[in-house]
Amino acid sequence: MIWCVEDDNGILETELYALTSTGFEARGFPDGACFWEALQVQRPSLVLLDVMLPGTDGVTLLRRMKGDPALRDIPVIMATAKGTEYDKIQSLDLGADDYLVKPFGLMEMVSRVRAVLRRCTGGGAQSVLTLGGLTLDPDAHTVTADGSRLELTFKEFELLRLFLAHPGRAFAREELFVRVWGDGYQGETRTLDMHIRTLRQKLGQYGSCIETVRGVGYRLEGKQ
Amino acid sequence: MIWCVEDDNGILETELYALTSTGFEARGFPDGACFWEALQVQRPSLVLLDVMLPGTDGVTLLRRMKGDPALRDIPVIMATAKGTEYDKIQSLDLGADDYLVKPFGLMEMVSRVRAVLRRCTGGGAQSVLTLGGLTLDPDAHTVTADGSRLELTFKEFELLRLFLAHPGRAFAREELFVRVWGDGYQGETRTLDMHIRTLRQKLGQYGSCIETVRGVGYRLEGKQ
DNA sequence: CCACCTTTTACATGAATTTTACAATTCCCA
DNA sequence: TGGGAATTGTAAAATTCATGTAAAAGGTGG
Repeated sequence: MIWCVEDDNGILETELYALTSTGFEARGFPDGACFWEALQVQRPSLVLLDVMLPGTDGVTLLRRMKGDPALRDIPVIMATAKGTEYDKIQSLDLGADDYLVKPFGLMEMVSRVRAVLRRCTGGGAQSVLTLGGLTLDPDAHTVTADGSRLELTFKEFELLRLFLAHPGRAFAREELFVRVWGDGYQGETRTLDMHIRTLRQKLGQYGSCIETVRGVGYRLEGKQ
Repeated sequence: MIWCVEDDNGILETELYALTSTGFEARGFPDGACFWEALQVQRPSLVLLDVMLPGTDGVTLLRRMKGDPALRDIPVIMATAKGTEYDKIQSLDLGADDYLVKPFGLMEMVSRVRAVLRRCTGGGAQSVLTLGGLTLDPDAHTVTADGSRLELTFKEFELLRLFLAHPGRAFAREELFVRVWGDGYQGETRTLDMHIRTLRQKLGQYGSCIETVRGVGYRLEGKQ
């Protein structure tokens, strides 16, 4: 469970969206007060903490967390628009595990969350994704079909990871570009189709699980 | 997190550099006052404490720490230029875990830090890591392939230690930098590739166990 | 000052990705 | 139902990019 503390509601929604859609559970807080309150009854596995907050600021919250033995070992990633060297040093000195400078890309944010979780929770903590005889291991970065290893390229792997994280859900082409490529819609080109094609081929009998949703995008069929 | 208390800024920087570059988190303090203040909100896993300090001296700080039940079990290494037998005896009597005489080599310092941490956290010796005919002994700092000793450099050793500790897992380049170099992303340079290359060469037949995960980083293949 | 470890620089290589062009399919409406 | 438009599939070519490699430069410790 990832907790995001961020006063800008638009940014908060975006963060939560990015996290939930990549397989994390996530919960948002608009200010330090309600975050701190929730912290008394529940323990997140990581906190994404904005420095600039109404009321109690992020650095103060971080200091409080690191001063509390019960909360000290919860990993924290600080986020700020300021990006001054001082903030960074101060936060890292106080025990933050990483630091993001706004505006940050969602892909970067998610991968840093992954990295910090890996570092802190003693190693591979990501869950293996499966569908029928298909298995995707995010830690080992491997895919197997009925036990035999498949050699996927980076984009193919990311596409499959996304599909397997949400079986049955249809992803718009635009959305796939945002999620896998990190940037917006790539003009009129067959790039995406190309990767879907090679992915289908490499998946063999499971290739047909990736269905075309005409006019929309693609979907991984849930049953097998 | 290692804390260094040292009034000479040049020495302090050097110590911090040596520690961070070998994978430790480190933070420095120029005098006893700010060190003591920080100690009220955060707990280091080890303190490297200079005896000669402006204001409160190191031996007094050590006595205070050992007198506080909340701080008593934090390991302390004392450092001094004096090197008199009296200081040494006094510090060890007061509960210091080790003692360094200036000028000390950085490698010696780091290895003593490691040794004390090993002794204090968890106590016993570290376990030997193996994969097939490969053997890495963290305590002896040796590597053997099919019984014959390999001469690895520091970075090579740290890389191999990380791989052997998590066989099969893919490490992102960024992560390898954080965990072996101690700092974040190293610009566009071939440093990491270089060390992987020499490591592969020295590992001989086992060199091919280190697989390239294109677009991600490297992975030690688990089976042999 | 020497030896060795590490990093940098420059370039080679080959894989991954994207583009281009065209074929095939689906959909819509006459 | 059939033809045209829109959409997607396919194949090869082109390009981009990540990694491998080698030699040289830079540092560090003895």
